[in-house]
Amino acid sequence: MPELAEVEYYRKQWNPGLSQTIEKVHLHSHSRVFRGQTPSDIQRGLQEKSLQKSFAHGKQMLFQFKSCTWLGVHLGMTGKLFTAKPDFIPQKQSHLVLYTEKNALVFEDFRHFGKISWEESREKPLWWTSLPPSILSQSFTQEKLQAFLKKRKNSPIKAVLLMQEQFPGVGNWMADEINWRSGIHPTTRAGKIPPDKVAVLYGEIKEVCQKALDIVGEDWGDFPDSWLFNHRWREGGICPRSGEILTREKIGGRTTCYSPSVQELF
DNA sequence: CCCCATGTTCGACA
DNA sequence: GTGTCGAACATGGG
Repeated sequence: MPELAEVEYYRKQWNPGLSQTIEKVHLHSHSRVFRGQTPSDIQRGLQEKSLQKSFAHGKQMLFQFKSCTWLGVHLGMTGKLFTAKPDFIPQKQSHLVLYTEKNALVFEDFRHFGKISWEESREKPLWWTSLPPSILSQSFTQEKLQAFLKKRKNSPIKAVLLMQEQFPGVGNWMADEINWRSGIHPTTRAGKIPPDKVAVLYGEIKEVCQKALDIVGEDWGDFPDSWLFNHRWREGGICPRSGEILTREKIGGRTTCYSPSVQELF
């Protein structure tokens, strides 16, 4: 379930390895997650390096090793990170395992949509520094949102919220949560949302990101039942606002859950 | 066999 | 060139 907050949670799962030296690197050398990079280069490149720090930005993660070594991780659809005991035996889906004296830092992904990238450089990699500004940063303004909705005026708002170039970290469930709270029907064309609703939308985008980070990013806590999140996953779920049955259908290429009586189509 | 899955990318088309 | 949409990617579950 790796969206913004889950990614932040997974980032921290390698914290037990901070300040420790990588003694051995296991990887599946033909795995798609390395995307054309040479696995043996990555293996050699991480050997004897010490994990210094990690960062999360949207759905991307960056791990910094001493010295001048960077490891990018994207979890795709089914990726996860965790720390295991040093005698951990890699499974079929364990594409990368970094062994220290005390731990095994594991990346697993059974569908192979995730991505690992390795780089040696003094500064952070270019792909990292050129990521779009965070939704929670000051440069994510209502004016920027308005301009983007205009640029994508003919796309359904559901599809627009999934665009990482503007909303880094927003994924399928967050987009539904945002539209539901904003009272906007997910098929509404982005350009048709009236200005007062854009203001509401802006507030809810930030609110959902912040709250999700507070609750899941910390320790994978549970959302309150007042969130759509707890009701959206199965057919027949009940909208906590209207008490009516939620609708589930494919919009913008993705399964979308919404509540027709509280979400207006503009 | 069918359809589904919390993501991204690429090709076709207007 | 730009914007939009659907298929493809790889795997497992129902």
